[in-house]
Amino acid sequence: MSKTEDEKNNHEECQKLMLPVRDALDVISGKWKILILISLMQGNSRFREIERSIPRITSKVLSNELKTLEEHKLIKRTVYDDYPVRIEYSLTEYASTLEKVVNELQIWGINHRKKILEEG
Amino acid sequence: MSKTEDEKNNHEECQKLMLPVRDALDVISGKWKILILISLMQGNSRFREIERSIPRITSKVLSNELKTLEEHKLIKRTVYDDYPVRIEYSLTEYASTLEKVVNELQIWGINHRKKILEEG
DNA sequence: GTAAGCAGTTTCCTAAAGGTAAGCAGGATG
DNA sequence: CATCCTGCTTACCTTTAGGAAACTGCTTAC
Repeated sequence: MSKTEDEKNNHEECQKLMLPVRDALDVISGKWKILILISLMQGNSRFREIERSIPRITSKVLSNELKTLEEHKLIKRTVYDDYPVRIEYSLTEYASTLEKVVNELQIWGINHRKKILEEG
Repeated sequence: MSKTEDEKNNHEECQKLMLPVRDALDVISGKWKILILISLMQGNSRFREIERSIPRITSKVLSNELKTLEEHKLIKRTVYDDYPVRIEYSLTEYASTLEKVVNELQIWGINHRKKILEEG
């Protein structure tokens, strides 16, 4: 096999691996989305509750992020017609497929912090 | 336990989970970093080779991302004093700790794409 | 001797993400 | 009746990421 053919094959293989990662990043990238999911995983469900559980997030950002997470079918917004109306956010079943990703990210983050502190 | 106390505990627990994720995101967030790591995992090592393997990346962006990946100890830049000088990038051992994260992201991305296509 | 490859850099620009601060409608609380 | 809570929205502004294009110095291949 020629060198250029070799490179072509390599690049095709690369693409095959990169495409899904791009798809995934489209959905969960950004400073806040995963943190919001974690908050929901921890049992928070009301807007202000979630807001308070995430340091330095603002209403505006939270509101926007919740909307796009809903569009991506990761969370559900439910309006309960109690008096007064109660609004609750919850994870969908689909969101549970993300648990492994979040978990691995957490584990890696913990070790990374350890590494940084060790080295100074 | 009072309700506010309960919330306080919940928030502390949240923080404990969110902090490492933030740390991780600091290192690997952005449109290109993981793709670059994948390219290296696939055996690419020269600047132009990596550049060609990642569709639509530009020299400038690649150059910057390689620098920050090096700062974070995920890759190594080696200058071989051949004639002409050859420069190679490679993954560090530390980078291998990220493999699980990348893998889970890939798996999730594949399923997500499937889901989207099914639903239209 | 000119074109092409290597490993980038430089400058300039745009778009998107995110932050600040304030406000609003409805209900509850003292 | 004043203030606080809820679940947001609005307008504005700053910062950052990222893209386009050109260019550099060096080397090799035709």
